[in-house]
Amino acid sequence: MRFSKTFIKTLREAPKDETAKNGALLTRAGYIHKEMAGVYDFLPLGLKVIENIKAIIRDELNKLGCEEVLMSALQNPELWEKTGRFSDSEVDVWFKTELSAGGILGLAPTHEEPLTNMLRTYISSYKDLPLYIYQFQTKFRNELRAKSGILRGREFLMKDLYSFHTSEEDLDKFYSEVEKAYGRIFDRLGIGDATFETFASGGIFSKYSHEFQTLLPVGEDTIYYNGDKSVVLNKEVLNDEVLADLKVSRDELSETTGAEVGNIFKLKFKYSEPLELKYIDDNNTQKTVYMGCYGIGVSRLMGVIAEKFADEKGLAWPESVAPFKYYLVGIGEEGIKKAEEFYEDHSEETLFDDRDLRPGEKFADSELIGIPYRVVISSKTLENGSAEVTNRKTGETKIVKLEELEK
RNA sequence: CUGGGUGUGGCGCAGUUGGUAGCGCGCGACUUUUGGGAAGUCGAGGCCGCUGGUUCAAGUCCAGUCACCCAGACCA
Repeated sequence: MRFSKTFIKTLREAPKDETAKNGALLTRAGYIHKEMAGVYDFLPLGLKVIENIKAIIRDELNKLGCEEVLMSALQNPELWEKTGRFSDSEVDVWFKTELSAGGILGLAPTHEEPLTNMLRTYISSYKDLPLYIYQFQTKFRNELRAKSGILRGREFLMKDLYSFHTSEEDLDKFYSEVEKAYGRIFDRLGIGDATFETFASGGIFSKYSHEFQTLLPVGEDTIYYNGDKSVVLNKEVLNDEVLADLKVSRDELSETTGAEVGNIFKLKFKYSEPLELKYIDDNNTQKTVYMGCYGIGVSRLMGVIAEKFADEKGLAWPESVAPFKYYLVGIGEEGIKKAEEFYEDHSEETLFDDRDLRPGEKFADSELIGIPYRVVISSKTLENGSAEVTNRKTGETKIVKLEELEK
């Protein structure tokens, strides 16, 4: 991408209404644009980050045999009334709207009901199971208070996966496969070291659910962990019974804050029973399908990663999610000419700052935007056919032969 | 929803005791600059969140309303 051709413009100062670090930096660097409280647009750079995150998740889920779909956002109340979840007292985050022909619709805050219902058309035998179905979709939740930049929005991107099984053992088995896949996903996103599987409230059908919490000062959840972080739990389940279950004492736990980036949940019959998702087993007996659900907050992850790696100069993306690998700057007539050539060969992975600006300004923007490597080509570096490559995170600079820079 | 705060060019801000708006950044043109956010000159751009009221006169006063931020509560 050529900087001169994009409509993006960086800002020296964040808008006054962006106080959260992630929102302020992502706005200043031109990744997102705010529409209203908790509602954001993703600009070209931001969309690339989102797509990179999705690609990693997609890769890991596909390896488990999951199938991707895209379901509707508009929801039929009748369906949700079957589980009691259209009621505002039951689910208080609904956005509801009206059909001009009469009648009410909801904007989906999640998708257990429609997917479970849809599968009644396709599941009839034990031979149809198991199934693992996921999507990346915009969710709508009418939060009382949106806050923290893109960490808690009213409209946000989420990956939601649902699994369907003939037995609890099969559900358990898949659940643990997802646990491992989530670990790989967060590793690949660069936040593996700071992300912990956390015991959280499991509702009525299972004792616990698991959250994936990334340690972050602005995180909204209070979590407790033991010395080696082998036991991490959400404050909501901190009680004597749970401590006994997990074989830890209150004294050995420390408190910190985390941002929930994922949540996995054994639903069992919670939705399949009221929605009557059944199959015939090999004894010709009708049985109810076991279910699990597994979420990852995609847009929230972008905010978490942004916030996690930011420093006083700006963003500093891990290479796996960065919108580009190289931030290219040519200095002087000769340097600019050579930079043009380099860009021709590396246009996919390069943000070429070809604007008519002084180098200092480009350097500042390269740091704000947080591309992993800044490549500077000038008459000085060209003396031995090289470029100066600066690592955004470490600040280290190396002189590298142009042809050695990988795509 | 409760409490606190804020709405003035694209962004950040100032605007004294009411007299129809000003600064920095950014933007356009020209000149000089060109490895860490350059300098000069000229210039474009706002009816001051919205509605109503008081007044000869409202960005400034009053009432209402909307939006946004922070804390809390809430978070299927």
